[in-house]
Amino acid sequence: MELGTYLPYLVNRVGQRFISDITPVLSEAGVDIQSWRVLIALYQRGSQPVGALSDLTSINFSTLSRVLGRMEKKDLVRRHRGADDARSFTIDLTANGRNVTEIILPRAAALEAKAAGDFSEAELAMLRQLLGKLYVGLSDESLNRDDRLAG
Amino acid sequence: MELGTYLPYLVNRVGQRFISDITPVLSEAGVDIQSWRVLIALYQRGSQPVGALSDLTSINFSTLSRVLGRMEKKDLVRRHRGADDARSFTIDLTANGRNVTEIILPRAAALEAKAAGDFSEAELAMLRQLLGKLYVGLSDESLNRDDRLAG
DNA sequence: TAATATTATTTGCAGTTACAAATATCGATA
DNA sequence: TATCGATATTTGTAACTGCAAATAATATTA
Repeated sequence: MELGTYLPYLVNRVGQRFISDITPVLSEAGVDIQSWRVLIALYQRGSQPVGALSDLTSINFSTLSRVLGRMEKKDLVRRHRGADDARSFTIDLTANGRNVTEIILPRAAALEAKAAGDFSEAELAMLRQLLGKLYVGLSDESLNRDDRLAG
Repeated sequence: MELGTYLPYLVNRVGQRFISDITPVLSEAGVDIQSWRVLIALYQRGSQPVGALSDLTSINFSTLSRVLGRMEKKDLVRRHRGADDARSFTIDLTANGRNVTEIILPRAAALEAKAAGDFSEAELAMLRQLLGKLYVGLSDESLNRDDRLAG
């Protein structure tokens, strides 16, 4: 096995650079990387229960719970108990959360555009498709749940 | 911007799944994910000064310093001062570190193979190439250094 | 409808992380 | 060769993380 062909290595170092690039933008806006993930997820997909948000953001349950705690304190999100099932909480973006997201979004898009600068449209599409396929192929066993699917 | 096309999102969720998959294997061997990154880097590329290791693993300087501290305690690596330049430390794998790496390696390779199971050789090659290109295109400004390259 | 199992989320805790400041060493210069 | 700035790494500190256990609410069964 060679380091330069080892997929987890190739993927994670890119991910780390994305994080390094966006971090200063986020700190200006007073949010951390995890909060940012939650913000985009809610902004794009609308209100979500905590569990769905955990799937969507790849943030561990218990971590997410605390991330939401700090986001609530900053008036970025609001939790309210599910109407039908009071075990689950639904998370909404507040007006402030939406504003903050809209402030960061263009700068995030600009960073992505810069990162993708050397790529043709076809390459970009291919990269996205391959990453999507890779994601689906990877099990989601270990992030949180004790085998929701297990038989 | 759509979540499903946002590159940092696509990349980081895959990275997170890779981490989730390998974590149980690593805990069995008593190492954490950061230590594992250091182990493969040293195993593949030989002894390295801390700075080079930071670049190679995408682990922040100060974090890496403590990661090396715990690895040293577990007799996985050894630090020794550079012969010519006593500011830098060279990090070597110990015999034990090599053994542990060789125990984990086949299982890591198996997980990667499973992840890559749905891909043709051509797709895999393409994915690696695109990830490599993406990495190079991303700045390395923010991980640690105050603009080594700045003019 | 009381007891039990199941699902959703939070909390205790021990350990990890990153920023910024400190330390250690080197190289150049007066 | 003392001093000053640059480079390599470590440490202080405050905050974040994930596992496992705890809590809260629902569903099921007797």
